[in-house]
Amino acid sequence: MADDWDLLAVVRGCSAASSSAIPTCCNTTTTSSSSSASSSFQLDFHSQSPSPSSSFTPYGLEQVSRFFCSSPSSVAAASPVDLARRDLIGDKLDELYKPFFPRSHHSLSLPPPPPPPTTNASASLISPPFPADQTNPAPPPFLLRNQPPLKRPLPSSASAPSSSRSKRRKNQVKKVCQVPAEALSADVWAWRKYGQKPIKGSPYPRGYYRCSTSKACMARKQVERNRSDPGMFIVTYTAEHSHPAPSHRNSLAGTTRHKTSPADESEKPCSDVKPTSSSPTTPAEDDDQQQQLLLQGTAAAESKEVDLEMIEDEEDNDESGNCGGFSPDAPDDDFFVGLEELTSLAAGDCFSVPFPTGFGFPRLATAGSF
DNA sequence: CGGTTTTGACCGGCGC
DNA sequence: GCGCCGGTCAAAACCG
Repeated sequence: MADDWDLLAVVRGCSAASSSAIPTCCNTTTTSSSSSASSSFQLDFHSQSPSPSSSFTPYGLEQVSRFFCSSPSSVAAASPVDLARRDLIGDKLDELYKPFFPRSHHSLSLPPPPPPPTTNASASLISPPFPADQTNPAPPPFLLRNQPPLKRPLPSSASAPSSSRSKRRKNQVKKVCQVPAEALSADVWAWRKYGQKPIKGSPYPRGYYRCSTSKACMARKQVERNRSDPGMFIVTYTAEHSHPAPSHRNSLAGTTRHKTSPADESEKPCSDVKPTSSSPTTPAEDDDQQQQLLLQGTAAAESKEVDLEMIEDEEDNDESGNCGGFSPDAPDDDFFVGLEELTSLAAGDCFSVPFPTGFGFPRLATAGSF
């Protein structure tokens, strides 16, 4: 089944469906199992078995490019300029904004996914990609686990941590988006990769990232290359940031690794590739670049492309209320200022040109210090 | 020095 | 109950 991942088909389907108007965006998936994300949207795409709550948003490269080139400034939220722009650009763009910058709209009209048969209806709540507010639902499970300097809780002795983890896995809502590599580079959030795994059925590994701005932030995302369209990446967002978008990075240390690395593999088929073949200098520079993009800016996708949806559990119900409104003070100034600059950059073809591998495209939000 | 990436191992959920 | 698989942890290495 995994082999049937026909994202291409999916993409096509979505594209067709959204030829006139960009799909509202990502897909909201209730994670009932670790692998549900992939399988669910797959199903959805094929329209064969109505998946509980999946929708997929294949952002065309052009669309994204256009978006980034013109929308950032308007993101600043319903400013006059914004409105003017919209007039010029039209509904189409407007549609684009929604998913990326719900804030400027508020009236997110994501098609409410059908209530997941499995569980909480809260799963379909929509939350903005930006920091919702300080109300952090629950203590990050992983933090709990990390607290003890102990290496790993031994099987039988650690029951508390495990429970939190399981809770986290269950009934989580994920948002799945498909974005071009370029889009991945534009990200206001700082992500730290905490894992990578080969995914069955996909030649490309999946990278696991978590927000590095705040340890308490549960925002996570998974980035995986589209098997059918290597130029596109499937980004899955889970949970939401519990803090404002960083105006600048805390540190660049370790952010750019030229040293080859298995990381490269995340872009190149790995599972089927000999593990060791991770030759330092990957023939596929392109992949390398994209890898960099991923590592450095995946969040862009998140904050812009995705109207991230987070829903963890019941608690979210509350939060989602807030999220929907997206706290006004959240990211803000710095963030939007950065976007403004980004706009300029974008106008200059910033997005149409792949960044060199070594080019540590800092969080775009950082544009200020860019 | 502080933060990130890499990577193997562990853990839990799910299907059979 | 067992095995598979995805998600996460954490030590080591690395980078600016």
